[in-house]
Amino acid sequence: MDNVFQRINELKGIINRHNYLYYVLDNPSITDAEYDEYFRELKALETQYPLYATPDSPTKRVGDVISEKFEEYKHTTRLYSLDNSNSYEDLHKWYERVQKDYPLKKEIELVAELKIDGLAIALEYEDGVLEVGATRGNGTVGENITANLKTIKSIPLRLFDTPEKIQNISVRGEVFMPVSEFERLNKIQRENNDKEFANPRNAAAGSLRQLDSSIVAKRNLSMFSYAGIINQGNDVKTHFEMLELLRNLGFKTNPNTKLCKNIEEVIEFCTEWETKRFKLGYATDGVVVKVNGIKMQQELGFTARAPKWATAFKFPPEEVATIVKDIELSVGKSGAVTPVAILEPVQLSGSVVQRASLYNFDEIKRLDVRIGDKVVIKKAAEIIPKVISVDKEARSQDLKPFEIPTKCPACDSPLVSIEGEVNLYCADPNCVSRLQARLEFWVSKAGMDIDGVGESLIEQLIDRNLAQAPQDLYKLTENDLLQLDLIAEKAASNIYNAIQASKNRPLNMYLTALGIRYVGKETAEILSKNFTNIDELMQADSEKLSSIEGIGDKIAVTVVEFFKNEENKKMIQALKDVGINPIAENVEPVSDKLAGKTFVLTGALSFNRTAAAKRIKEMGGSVTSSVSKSTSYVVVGENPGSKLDKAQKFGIIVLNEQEFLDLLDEG
DNA sequence: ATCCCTCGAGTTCA
DNA sequence: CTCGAGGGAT
Repeated sequence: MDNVFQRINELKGIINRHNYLYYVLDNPSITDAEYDEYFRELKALETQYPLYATPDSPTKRVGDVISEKFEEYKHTTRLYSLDNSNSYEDLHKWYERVQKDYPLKKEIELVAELKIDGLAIALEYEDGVLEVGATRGNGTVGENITANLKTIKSIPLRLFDTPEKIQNISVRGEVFMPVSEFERLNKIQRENNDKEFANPRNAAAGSLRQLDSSIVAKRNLSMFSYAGIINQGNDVKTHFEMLELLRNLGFKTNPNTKLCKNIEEVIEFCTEWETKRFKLGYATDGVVVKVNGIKMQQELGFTARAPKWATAFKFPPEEVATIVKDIELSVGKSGAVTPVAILEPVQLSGSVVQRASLYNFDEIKRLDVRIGDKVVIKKAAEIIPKVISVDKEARSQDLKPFEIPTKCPACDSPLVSIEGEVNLYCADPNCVSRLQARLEFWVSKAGMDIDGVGESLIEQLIDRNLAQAPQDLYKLTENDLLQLDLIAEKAASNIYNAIQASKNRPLNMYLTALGIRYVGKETAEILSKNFTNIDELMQADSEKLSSIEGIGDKIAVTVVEFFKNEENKKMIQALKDVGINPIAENVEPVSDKLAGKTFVLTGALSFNRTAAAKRIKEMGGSVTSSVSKSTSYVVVGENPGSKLDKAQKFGIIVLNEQEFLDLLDEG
């Protein structure tokens, strides 16, 4: 028996060593066949003597765990996010802030490392063995995905023995999918008629979320480690030394890391990698800059959401050139006609872009975009594609200026312009496109919030003459729904129930859903605070309406006109006939703790936004969508966008989730 | 008349 | 997210 034990340990050692050479150092020393032979022998022995099959054995990497779901995992130390620097100027400012704390130092040593576009992971080692691996989650609580992480061969299951004898450590790293692996995976997805992944990051995220770890094992993910936290005494004095320690423990760290004397050297590094990064076999989206000295890091400390001793420089947004194949016109619920550029599909900042709004015809004129033009596009805040310029030199002679349409693309009715407005409108209130948009808005979250009904279902309902107006939705039977494409029994009954349930929505949602011009979510809420039901509102004249704070002449007149219109009156009666006659349900303030305070919520929050907004209102505060000087607090979740930048610019109080919850609790 | 803050409407893609 | 437009303060 002892011989078996010895051989098992020997094999584990051999396999771990070759794993390390192959996956961490990219420098294999034996053939795959030889490796497989060792692996098979170990597996066979472990099957025969299960007592010797320990959790740190390399055979455990193949992934044989199938979970129901992932358990929550509370991190031992919080994973902070990083403040962003979007320009070299921002980097200088950050450096100056750090320098201010050290007036005696001329220069402060920094470490610049590539920011890998993957998923942040926390690993816990006890007595040298990987015990837990978890996703970042909201930084405090993540998901325990240990079984999946064990399949990643650049993550050691057992730490190497080091002179420092460090065997208890928390390690942070970024799990990513190499581009070659991403392409291989998508090829397989294509062949199996499965959905392809948009980018390596999504593929890595999708892989780590697999409940069957044997699937993860086949995905060949990798990880760069970038931080280690040791509680017991140690003499690691700098971040750079910590990276070296991580390597000595068997972790893979990114080789493109530079120790810099000052911020200028960091900027050099950023400039160098802005173009070189595309030659790497993995995706990067910036450079992380850290103060090197660990004692200095501790002295500098943290703001609410991020360390003061680090910042993430983001590479400037990608811009690409493409061809305008066509300019389509869409008609919204108000009848406004919006031109949309149909583009030759191009990869841009992590997704394939094929459309971009041109906003209105003035914009087309300003840019002088023509069908066939070569244009440069970028993503506004990494999300919405936008045409920024037209390459007029590349334009061939025969391209004609885009002609402003005179007829509605959907129903051929004449287009009219409204005095003082930029938009053109379809003159026919019953235009099919408008009807489609109106019904889509009715079922949307802002409207009556009907789950399971969307664009394609509404299109079918209109096509088959099953619905021309909102009230028709409520007359649909489960049988009607079963006639439609892609709707089976279960779905039909869910949709039927969702529609029926929406009959009891409060007045503000109903008023929003009606789609009265200028009356959106906010204005509807103001109205529902002043009128208890629709009849009361219909009796109000424009003087009465415009006397309400937040309602001016224009809105007042539009509302009165809407309710004077015969068709609208019929619709409201018809809705009453199917049982919809909402009453105002207003959030009554339970305290005035937040009276006069305005909040902006941004980023991905771990709690429900609607519920948070309700709580704020209950306490007398209000929630708005954009940051201005008059905003009191900006509540920041994960991956905040430009709103955080704006808040910092205006010097507005930024709260993280916890501080926000504390503030609510005080009331 | 003009500025600033909000809101509404339309849009993209995973 | 962006743009245009309404509301209210100045």
